[in-house]
Amino acid sequence: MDRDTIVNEALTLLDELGLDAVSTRQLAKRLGVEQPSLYWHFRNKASLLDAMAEAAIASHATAPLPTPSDDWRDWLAENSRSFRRALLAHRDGARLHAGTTPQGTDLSRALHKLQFLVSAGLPEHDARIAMLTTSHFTVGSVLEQQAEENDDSEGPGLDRAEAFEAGLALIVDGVANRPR
Amino acid sequence: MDRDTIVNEALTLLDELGLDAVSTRQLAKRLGVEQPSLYWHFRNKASLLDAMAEAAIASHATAPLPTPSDDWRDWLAENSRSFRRALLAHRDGARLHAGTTPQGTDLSRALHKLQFLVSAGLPEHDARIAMLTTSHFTVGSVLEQQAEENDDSEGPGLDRAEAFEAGLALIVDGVANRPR
DNA sequence: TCGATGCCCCATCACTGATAGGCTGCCAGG
DNA sequence: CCTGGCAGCCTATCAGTGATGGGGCATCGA
Repeated sequence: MDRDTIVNEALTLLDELGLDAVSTRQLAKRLGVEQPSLYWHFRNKASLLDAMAEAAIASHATAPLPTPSDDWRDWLAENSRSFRRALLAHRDGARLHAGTTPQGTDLSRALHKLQFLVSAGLPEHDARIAMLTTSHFTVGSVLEQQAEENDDSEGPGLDRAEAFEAGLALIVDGVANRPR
Repeated sequence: MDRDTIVNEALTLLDELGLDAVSTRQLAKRLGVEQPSLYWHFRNKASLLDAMAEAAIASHATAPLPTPSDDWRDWLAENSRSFRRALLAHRDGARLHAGTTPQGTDLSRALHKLQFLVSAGLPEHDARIAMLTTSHFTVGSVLEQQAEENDDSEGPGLDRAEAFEAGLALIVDGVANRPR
């Protein structure tokens, strides 16, 4: 039993019962192990949640980086969609992501993406704002969607996917129309 | 001791120690009362948090509604700023807001705002997307800012206010440049 | 005066994350 | 081959959490 098996089991537990029900005891029972054993592999629960969050967005964090031939508008939109898919892939994925401090390993990736946008002709300031804005919008969007999914009271019959696409298009167009 | 005094004390406790430290016992001690007494005023802790969240954004929820003479671009931006200020007014304000199910009372306000944007010439679909997008962006933005404020490890020396303004301008411009 | 009800208390529950310290089996060094 | 160390799990226990049941006191209307 290593960290990966623990994280995987924790993620299925997350999907089945939700973030609030992810307790060290429930998780240990699933793994056929006593609760304190988890503390040999993880310093505390927060670090376990960090590992879960990292694994949850792995599909996005390992996606191919943009190449100079890519159209920056298409790539910026697709990058946000990839992020959104990763957050939606697990129940309470956005809350899980929001509650953790990101590991600085993907900082080089962020720099690469920024550099790509700059090479495509965007001022560096605009490029940074574009990355931040799409990211914040995506997190906020998924957060609200999953909050609505959790409580059974029916909200407005809103097409979340369509609303996300429309909002994303708004932002991308806003970047494109920036005076340059 | 009524609900308002409880909520007020809870909010100062929130500001001093953060959301995770807001426990019913700590709160009761502050109020010079035993812990179970709180359960006469609130059904459970979630409803207390709901009341806290509602009180926290009261300044935004009671702000004057737009009048037909307002410029819709200015109003849309100022509406987002008002929301952001309310979230920033308390520690973990964004997390508090995100973790609660909104009371439907301000639905009429939302409808009024939507109607205002439509009267200003926006297609209803665009108006709704504009409200959703700015709202999601604001929540995501403040959420990340307050997450960074909570852990002492210094992040990138980023001017959050400036980044918010720039992102907001991106969205508003995106709405304005929509084909109509 | 008396009963009802608003408001609070005490006692206690199940559960949570976390720590201290002990047992066991495997694996490398003599 | 033996033997010491340590990886990996265990038991026992802690303080703190949200929540419930039932008792008591005081105030207020009939």
